[in-house]
Amino acid sequence: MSDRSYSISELAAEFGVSTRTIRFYEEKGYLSPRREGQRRVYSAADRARIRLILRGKRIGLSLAESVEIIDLYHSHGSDAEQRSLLLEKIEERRQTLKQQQRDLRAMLGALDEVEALCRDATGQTGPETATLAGANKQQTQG
Amino acid sequence: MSDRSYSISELAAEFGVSTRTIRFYEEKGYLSPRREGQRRVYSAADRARIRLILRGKRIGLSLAESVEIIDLYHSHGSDAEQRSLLLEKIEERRQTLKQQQRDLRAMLGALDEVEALCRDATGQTGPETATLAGANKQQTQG
DNA sequence: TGCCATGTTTACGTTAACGTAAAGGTAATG
DNA sequence: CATTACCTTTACGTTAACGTAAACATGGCA
Repeated sequence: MSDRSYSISELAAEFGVSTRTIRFYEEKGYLSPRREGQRRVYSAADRARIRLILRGKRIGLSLAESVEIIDLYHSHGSDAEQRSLLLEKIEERRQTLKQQQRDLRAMLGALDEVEALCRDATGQTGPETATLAGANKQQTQG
Repeated sequence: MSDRSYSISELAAEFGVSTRTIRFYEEKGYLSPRREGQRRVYSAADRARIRLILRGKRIGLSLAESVEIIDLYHSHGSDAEQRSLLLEKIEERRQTLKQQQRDLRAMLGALDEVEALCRDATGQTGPETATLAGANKQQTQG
């Protein structure tokens, strides 16, 4: 509940993005900090919103998608019709997130395997133990 | 171990992408199917590679990143220097994947919460129960 | 008072990952 | 043999998500 406020470069530094990025989000309507004179001043809520947007980015959502989900948090004040539509969207989103979890687990498992193969290769010969694929060995890739 | 082969539209249909997409991957050097006359003919290995690329896409990797990882599977034939560099890359990638897992769990948990709030709202009044953020209630977003 | 850090707006540039359209080859089929 | 279905290449267009640069404002400090 700290209601201190933040400058743009402060937030940019905190989240490891450029100030341009933060202004861009505003340009697109995803953010609207208050102004003091012409300077932008960000509240704790603005800050939380940025954090959420970036979290969305990290799992491959577009900004629009992130914001859509984030706004689900605020929309539960409407009527029953609205609400069921919302539940629908939630379910839909949940499905793709679950798929991502599966993909992630597969990737991590695969990395573990490669690592094991790597570490075990303390003098081995066996090259043809490939677990996954064997197409397209290329070397130069401009 | 089925070594049947596939046409481009066959694979496109199977994976739910356009033929342009598959040709694009080849254009970029990520794929190189054999030819029969001028037609592209895809092997089971080509098919597996496409599957992996798309899996990478689903978790937010760029094509280049996906391919880099995929090629880790094939590279474990080299010397010790190569191998340790590879392990480094694996560890790096594992970190970002783990971060994604955390982000995903957070998102899913959040969706569960919203859903519960939604379902419980069978006549409630409480609006100020917000768990996450409260900034920027906007309505039109062109 | 002059400079410097930090901010602002405006606007054009860039990259990835395809979409889309045009113009044509080829094999089977009615 | 013309049509249809599927393929090909070439090439320009598009969108998202910023990068980059120019030109200007402003508060604080030596």
